[in-house]
Amino acid sequence: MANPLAEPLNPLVHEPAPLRNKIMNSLRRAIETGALEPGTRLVEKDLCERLNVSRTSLREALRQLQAEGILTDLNNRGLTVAAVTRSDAENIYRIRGVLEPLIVEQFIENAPDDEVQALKAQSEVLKKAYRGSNAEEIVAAKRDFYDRICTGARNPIAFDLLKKLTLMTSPLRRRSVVRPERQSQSISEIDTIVAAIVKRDKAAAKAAAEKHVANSAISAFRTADGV
Amino acid sequence: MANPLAEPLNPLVHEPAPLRNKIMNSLRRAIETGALEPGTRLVEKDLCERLNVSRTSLREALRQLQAEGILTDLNNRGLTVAAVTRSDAENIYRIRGVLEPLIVEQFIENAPDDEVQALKAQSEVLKKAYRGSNAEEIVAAKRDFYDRICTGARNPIAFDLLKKLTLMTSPLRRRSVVRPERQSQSISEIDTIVAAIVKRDKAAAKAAAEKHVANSAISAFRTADGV
DNA sequence: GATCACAAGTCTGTCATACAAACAAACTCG
DNA sequence: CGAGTTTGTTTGTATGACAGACTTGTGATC
Repeated sequence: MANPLAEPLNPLVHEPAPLRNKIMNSLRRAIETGALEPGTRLVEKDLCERLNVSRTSLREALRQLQAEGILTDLNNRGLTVAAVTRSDAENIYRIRGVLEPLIVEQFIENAPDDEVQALKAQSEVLKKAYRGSNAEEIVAAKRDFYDRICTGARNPIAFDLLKKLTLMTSPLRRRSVVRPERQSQSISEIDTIVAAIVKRDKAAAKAAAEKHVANSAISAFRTADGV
Repeated sequence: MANPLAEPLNPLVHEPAPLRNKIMNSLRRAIETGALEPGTRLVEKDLCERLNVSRTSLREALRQLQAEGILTDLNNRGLTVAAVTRSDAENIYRIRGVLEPLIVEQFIENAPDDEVQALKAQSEVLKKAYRGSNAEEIVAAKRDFYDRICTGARNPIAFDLLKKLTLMTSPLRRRSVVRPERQSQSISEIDTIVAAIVKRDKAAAKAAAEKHVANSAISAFRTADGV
């Protein structure tokens, strides 16, 4: 490196990204994408070999994921990918149903106009993704949209919680996004939220956000129930 | 618990309580009580000696506490007890302001009558504690009260989140509980919540819970601001 | 005397290894 | 066929080692 022209004026934090973080990201991703299905037992030696890391580092990463709730502890028999029960999922959607309106409210309180405009622009991107393209792009655009709202809300703690909660239900959600009738519904819901945000109408935005979560839940459960 | 005799026949799970869990509890307690103040650097070798454990186990416990957010990571310089900023604390209270009403709502939905009665009884204990006794007992009674509501709500995930959030602000709260004017206020707020729960009046209970959180926040910040 | 450079010490990040205890599966013997 | 025993696997814990990052103290230079 040491070439100042490569990265013009970045912070250059020299982030070494400890190995355990890479491990965590790798496992998280695997769970998110379904490569590791709920219930899968995580055997340390296997993972060490597959990831080519030492048991020490692996175990530290596992402890961290365990604390995040996406891995559960069989009594003395190691860890498995958390299998979210129906009741758990319902509870998670209940929580999101109050957290996301809060985030939206705080976005309206704290985000300057240019962020509002950027959000609106991103919502257009998301809409296009919903219409035209594959699941990958939808997920990416949706994540970006969420990120904007959450960072604009200036509540990193709630952001963090939401990320963990949505990750927990990723097995459910992975299936429900692709349902076409949900897509058009989702588009209009997001439009409603954004419109309310642009007007800085807290009550309307919160109501729309809550409804959006509720409908996501319905759709996810309908998919899960095999309808 | 309707039948006190049901207790003696517990599963007796023979919980070995891995060392790292004991370490976590010990550290959590130390943070909760203020023995470890925010900003304190946690040096692994020191802690190993003080707790008489190996670095391996200690580090796993630290990773878990880090994931819970009560320890923060200085870039390459180890961990410190998280110093909750003013803004963080405000955000935490905002989150609690939506989570606790949710819990109360779910308690009303899911708790059978005997749990409602038990909750009411515990609220009396709490009131007595507020009036008569030392801070220790108040905290214990309050924790018990909270536990009953949260378990009655059948939402262990929200329970977990709340525990972590309140732990994060424990430095603030440790001071504000003892303020006498807050005590009488708190008593009447809890009375209101319990009364609404007994009537199974969701709207009233949620409003009371939200107000309770808001007032706790005000009191905590007033204390923190040195008024 | 101030500053810069370098050296020593400290602490974390990572690894390899080892062994006890818990558990599961296979196996043996009645 | 069934009960107890053996064996292998996996986690829990400890120890020792070493590289790299950061801190601090020291000395050389101007």
